[in-house]
Amino acid sequence: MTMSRIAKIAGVSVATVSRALNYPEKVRPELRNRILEIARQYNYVYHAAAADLKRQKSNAIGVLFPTTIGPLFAETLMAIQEKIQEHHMALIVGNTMYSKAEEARLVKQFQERRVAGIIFTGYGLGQENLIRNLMRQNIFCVVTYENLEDTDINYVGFDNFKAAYDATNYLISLRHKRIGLIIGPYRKMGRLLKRFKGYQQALKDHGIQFDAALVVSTEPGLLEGKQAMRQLLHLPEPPSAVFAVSDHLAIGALSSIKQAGFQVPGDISLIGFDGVELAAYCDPPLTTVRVPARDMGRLATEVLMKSINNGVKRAMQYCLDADLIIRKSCSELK
Amino acid sequence: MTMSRIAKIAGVSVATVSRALNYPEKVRPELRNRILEIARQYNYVYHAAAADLKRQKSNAIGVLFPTTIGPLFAETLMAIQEKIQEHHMALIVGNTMYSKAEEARLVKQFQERRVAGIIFTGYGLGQENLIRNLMRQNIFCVVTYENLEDTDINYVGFDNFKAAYDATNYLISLRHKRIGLIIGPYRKMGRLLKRFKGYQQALKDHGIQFDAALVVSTEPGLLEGKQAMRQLLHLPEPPSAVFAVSDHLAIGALSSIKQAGFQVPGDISLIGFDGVELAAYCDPPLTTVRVPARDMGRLATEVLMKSINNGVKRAMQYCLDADLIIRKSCSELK
DNA sequence: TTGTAAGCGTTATCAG
DNA sequence: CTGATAACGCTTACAA
Repeated sequence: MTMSRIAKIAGVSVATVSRALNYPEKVRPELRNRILEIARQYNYVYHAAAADLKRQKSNAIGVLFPTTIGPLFAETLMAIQEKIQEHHMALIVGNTMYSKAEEARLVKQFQERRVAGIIFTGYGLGQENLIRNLMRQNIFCVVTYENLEDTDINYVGFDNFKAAYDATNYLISLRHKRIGLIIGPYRKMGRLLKRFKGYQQALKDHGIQFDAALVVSTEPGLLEGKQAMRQLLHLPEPPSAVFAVSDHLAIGALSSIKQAGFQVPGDISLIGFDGVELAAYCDPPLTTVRVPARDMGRLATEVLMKSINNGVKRAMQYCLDADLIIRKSCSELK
Repeated sequence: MTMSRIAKIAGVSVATVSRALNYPEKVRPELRNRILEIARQYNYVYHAAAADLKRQKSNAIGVLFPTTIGPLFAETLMAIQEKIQEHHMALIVGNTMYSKAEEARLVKQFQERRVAGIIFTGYGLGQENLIRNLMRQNIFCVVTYENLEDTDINYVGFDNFKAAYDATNYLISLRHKRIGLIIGPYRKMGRLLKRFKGYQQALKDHGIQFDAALVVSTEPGLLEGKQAMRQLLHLPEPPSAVFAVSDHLAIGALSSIKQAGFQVPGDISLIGFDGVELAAYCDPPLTTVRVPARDMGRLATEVLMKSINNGVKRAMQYCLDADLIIRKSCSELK
């Protein structure tokens, strides 16, 4: 069933049918209802591709994630979804699996579908140019989880440096001096690099010598956290506190510590990062840094919608707060 | 940039450009390369909507989830993604938030985009007719996480009844008789209902009287698991073992048990459901039922692709295994 | 191997 | 308030 068939049945023109469907107020109520009724009867389904073609844009927006496994990104995705559905738009997602090639493929797919905008989540290093290119093609972009230096790109992030600084600082305030760091592949990811630097800076500001042996960089994941912790435990002089830069890593580390027969926080203090709900249910409940995953998703979507509706304006940039949530996995060094 | 502009520049017809892009072998190599080169130079981007319109179908497929929060669905989604990307198709996702209205909206959106197929994940009760309708409109469907009675609908599920039966049975084999059940809203969800029945049947088969006081139905979630367990703990005669029908529920329950000063499995045996990686990192590591989340995603996508490519055939139905993973959270009743 | 030409179902402009 | 009509960018018989 198409508009023109409906038009024929109703004895009106396609234009009128289109209007009845899209701008109800532009059609005489009686006629409008008759058209709508016929559409319903014949199970008419709007053909989005045809409209997109004519209008030269779609109402779909694309979202790029490294992966949606892991509660953080998943929460952000849900928030995006909700907002997008409010705006009656469609969502195309892609998981890049942290691969540049995959990302390129997905961006191309988005372009082919003429998405109105793209949200980059958990964005890699050095893709500003990709984004500028997209913007030049009238595809609006927002990046989340990062706060960029660039002043021309929309972002909704949080201060990764400060968040890591605060966490490390907290450990230091508890008199810890040998503080281990378990972190993802920070050389490849801007936000991880910033966290790494936050850790270093906190050490420096308190006159603690940075010790490369205390940092282990690994893939994210429970098992990896466990292995990393084991490595730390086997050091000649193991740390008295560990900052695991994701709750998953921390949970893995926790199991490793327990398995080795140590207590948390009695023997080793442990702090996570992300603030997933689960952290509160660990034994002991995990002190962590709460990343505003949901808020970022919401805000990023709003920013995107505004860009789309207002056309090119100057970039909107938001840096949200990431708060330290103190629970029971850290204690003062005796 | 469009095909016809490229055609003009290359001094050929649109048809040739289209062929050069879509069926490279149908164009003389030299000419093809010239066209491709021009396309690249001018940054040509294929217009998927136009093609969809002409072809009367799109290469997008839709996936419906209740929510992607929670590692299980997220894993299935990732598996689907991977497969879909292999087939160079696009993925449109929707979270129904367990709402019929949202689901209807999303299905409509999928139809408007003329998706080639839809994967229903974590499907609610009584939607067979919705699916049959879709099938009548040439939209192929697969449902996952369920094994349907209907013989005309594709599904890739696992035996929810048997999985729950086995878990309960295991507890019984450990001499438990008062076995609590913490379960989601099973009255609304087919697969939960089946698990509930599996639990009941196992009891019955061993001559254990079903006691409604021992089952608490709740929303899924950590907090809910905790509260449900508290409720069970306050029973005049609390259970000696608890079957929590999701690992999240189980982890919540675990924290509740510990908080009340009891030991797992010493005082209370606990078994989860889902088999998320995390369960292995609990203290104690959680015995659970492993749901083949990833395999279901993969297979469901393959089934869908086959349906799409082969046109209407008879339904493909797969029932995968859900295995009991025995770890340390259950012990024999003393 | 390549070209011609007719649409696909909408939207939007312009006229009535 | 309504109608006629020309695109939008692509695919695909069919013809050359």
